Amino acid sequence: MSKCEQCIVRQFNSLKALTKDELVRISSCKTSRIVKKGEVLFEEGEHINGVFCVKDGICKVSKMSDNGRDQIVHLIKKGDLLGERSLINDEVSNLKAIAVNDMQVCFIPKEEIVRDLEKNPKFTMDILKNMASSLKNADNVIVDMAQKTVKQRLAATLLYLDDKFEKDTDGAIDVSLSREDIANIIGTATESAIRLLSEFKKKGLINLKGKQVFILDTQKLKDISTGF
Amino acid sequence: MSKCEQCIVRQFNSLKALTKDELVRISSCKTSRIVKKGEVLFEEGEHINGVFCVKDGICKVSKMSDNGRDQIVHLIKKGDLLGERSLINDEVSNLKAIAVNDMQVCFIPKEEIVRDLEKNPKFTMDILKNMASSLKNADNVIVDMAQKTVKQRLAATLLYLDDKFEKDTDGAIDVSLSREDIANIIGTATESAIRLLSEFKKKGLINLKGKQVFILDTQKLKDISTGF
DNA sequence: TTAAAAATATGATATTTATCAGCTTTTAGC
DNA sequence: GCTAAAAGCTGATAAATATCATATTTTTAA
Repeated sequence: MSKCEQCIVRQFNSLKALTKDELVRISSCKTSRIVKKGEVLFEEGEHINGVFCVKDGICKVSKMSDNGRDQIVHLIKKGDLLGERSLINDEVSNLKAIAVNDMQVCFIPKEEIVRDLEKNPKFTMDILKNMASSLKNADNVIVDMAQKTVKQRLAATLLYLDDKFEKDTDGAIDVSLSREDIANIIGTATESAIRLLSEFKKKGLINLKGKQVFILDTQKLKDISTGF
Repeated sequence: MSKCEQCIVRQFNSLKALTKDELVRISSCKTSRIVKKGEVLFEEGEHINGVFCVKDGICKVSKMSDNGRDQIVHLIKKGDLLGERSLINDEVSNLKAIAVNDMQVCFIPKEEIVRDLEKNPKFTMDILKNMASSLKNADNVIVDMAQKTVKQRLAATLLYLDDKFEKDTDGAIDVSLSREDIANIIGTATESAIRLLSEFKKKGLINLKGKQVFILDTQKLKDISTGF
């Protein structure tokens, strides 16, 4: 099994704040796992009992709303940690995580993370900073959800995806979301998302080939998303 | 000036994790302030440079959306801290805070809080736990904003207010929000909020006397908010 | 390879919500 | 107490969005 202290991925998350010794210890008790596209990492209400470090792949993190529709609240990619919040609160997960494509993840048991939280203030502080940043971001999403139209939210989401993910060899955003996934990010009916995507395509703002999405006019999308 | 180590209010927030000595030190450098109804505690983009501890009163924390409407993302009351996030991120505030009624707040300069964060792991951990809890809550709000109708959100908001705030001597929720404020919490037009409030009143779910809101049928409101 | 299932697409319609206009009531300042 | 301004209210209408229906395309699995 690969060693955490040699893993590049940890540079992208709070594990970078751990010392060599701590990494060696974590490395020895972590487990690695392949998660196939569509497989569930964890369910709402499940005790996660640890933290996932994503070595490769993408997953969607969602919550079922009262009306029975899934709302995607995060997209997690290579280098991201997953599950810190439930761990810190000592609660079952509020959210469900499903792989969007094949993933490679490492799982670090709770006790190991807790030990580092207690012993390494730098690590704790880094987690805290990340959480503060996530919280700021969440506030912004709340404002967008509350105040923007579906069209504005779609434009904003396309820009977000364009910014967050790499391009594939064709130049499309390298995350293969279904139309339903996209609708579940912006919080609308699948048909509405499809309709607006077609409209954007017709206007030359994007191009669509199956699940591939190509951003053609960033500025115009920005204008739409800000209501200009 | 009153002393932090004798202040009951700190029991309700992370300051409870500080030692007596730390409290005495904080007490000696904090400033107290009366903030009148309608006054601004801080603006979007302002360097807060510290943390507010609310001794009394309520304030609304909002963000201006691109389309020019204010979205209220938090209501802060007696015992709450305000401004930790900007402090931890070392960023200007993302949000604006305005007093809903007359407030009494203490202001603790940034350096003092940072010193405690560095020296007192219990304090840091308590802040971290609070932040994790806020983040979970924010995710839930995102789902509600994205998936619930305005009517569902109004019902949920009324229940939230009923839960969070005390009752006044008449039995109304003890926070005096304008119709516009309520609309800015649920993210809708003021007229829509007014219309739905009237509808709820007509149906006997609530009663309204000026800004006073009386919850009459909690169960029915719960049913509405969950789409039952 | 092919049939069945799932995803995508589009039109028609219903529902929800925003906007605009005008009116009444309440509040704040003199 | 009076007056202007703000807040609250209601109706009419327009715009946004959801829902339902159905057709087409793509994917999956036997």
